Amino acid sequence: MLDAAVKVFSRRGFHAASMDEIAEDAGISKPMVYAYLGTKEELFVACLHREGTRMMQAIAGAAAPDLPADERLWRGLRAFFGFVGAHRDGWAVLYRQARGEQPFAGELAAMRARLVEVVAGMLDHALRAEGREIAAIDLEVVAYALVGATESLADWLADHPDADPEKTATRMMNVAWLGAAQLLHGVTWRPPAD
Amino acid sequence: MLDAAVKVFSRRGFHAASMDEIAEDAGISKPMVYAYLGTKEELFVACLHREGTRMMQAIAGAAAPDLPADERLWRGLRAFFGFVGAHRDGWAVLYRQARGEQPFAGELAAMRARLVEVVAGMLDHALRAEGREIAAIDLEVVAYALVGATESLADWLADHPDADPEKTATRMMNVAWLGAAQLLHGVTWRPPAD
DNA sequence: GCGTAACCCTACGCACGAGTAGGTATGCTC
DNA sequence: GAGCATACCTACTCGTGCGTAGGGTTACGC
Repeated sequence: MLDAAVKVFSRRGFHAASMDEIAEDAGISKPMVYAYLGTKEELFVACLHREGTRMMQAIAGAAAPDLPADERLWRGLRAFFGFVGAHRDGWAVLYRQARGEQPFAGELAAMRARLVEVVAGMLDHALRAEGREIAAIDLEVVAYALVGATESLADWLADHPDADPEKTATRMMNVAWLGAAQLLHGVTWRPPAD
Repeated sequence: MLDAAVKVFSRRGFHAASMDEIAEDAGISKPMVYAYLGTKEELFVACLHREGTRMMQAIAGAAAPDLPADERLWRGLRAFFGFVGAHRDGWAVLYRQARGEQPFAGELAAMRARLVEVVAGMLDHALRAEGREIAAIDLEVVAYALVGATESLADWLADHPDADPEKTATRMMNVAWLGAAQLLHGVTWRPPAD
């Protein structure tokens, strides 16, 4: 039943999706939807949570914490793009939807924050292994940028049904890791003095 | 008047924003809003266009095409983050809003596509200058990732009112340019053979 | 066969908000 | 000052869609 909801929400968007359509798509009648899953908002949150936990599990399952940073990043990315490739509906639209709608944006922000934290932790770990350290805020921002780039490619992937998730992950590594690795080795860029 | 609309749309989201509230906020009555700017959709598109062109102009004005790639990127980023910092309302929410709502997503996608094209063109130019070449699709994807990372940091900036746009731009350069520069010099990352 | 209980439906109430009709004030022309 | 136009408002209509009330159907116990 959640599947039907995800499908309709993804096609129409939260507001444009009518409970009638969801019910019809699920093959039951509207009062049943209310009986099982409560109001429209609750239904949407349920979808969000399910897709979110699925995704986080896919990533967490792939990126074991005892691997070296590049390996973790690679596996995490591969799992992530694999997930998005397999759940284009779920991702593409729940995600795009949830960003805009006030009540859900917070929910989503929390999820993303966990992801950012994981990435930041990974970078920090790698840094310490090199005997180096940078400000926590910088770390957070870098992690944010990486997560953002990844999400952006996920969008691209969702819009290009023929694209290969694996290949997309590789491309992402090419941008992310080469950049991050430089930082880890202490190479930084400074603004010109103009 | 558009200012009021942007403010309300940004605070409430497209659907939750009522024309009454916009009118009240603008200090006029609803029929006036309809007289001047047409329906709600048209109003939103007008907001989107204005903010969009303003942003593109800010960027285009800063990143002259005859500069070297890193300089262009830096100036473009600085202009972009400066713009977002100064128009937090406009950016943060019009952008977040427009992604989700079906009728506007296309509009926004087109804008972003122009940006991606510019970035890709820049990378391509830099590559050719080095006597190198990579597949157009790869270029596009890399550009996409860079744009995505930048947007993500813009979101971060919009949510952190105390953060400094200039500094954010510098951080972005640290991730983006160091990564992109590697690619330009022919360094690539390859997946392990597992 | 009749009570009853679980299950699901059709059909409605109701609120909310986009868009409009028709009226009022202010200023301008002759 | 009468006629007219411009600028604006209040107060309405009407569609839409969430959430629910109340009724029908099947299965089982007695």
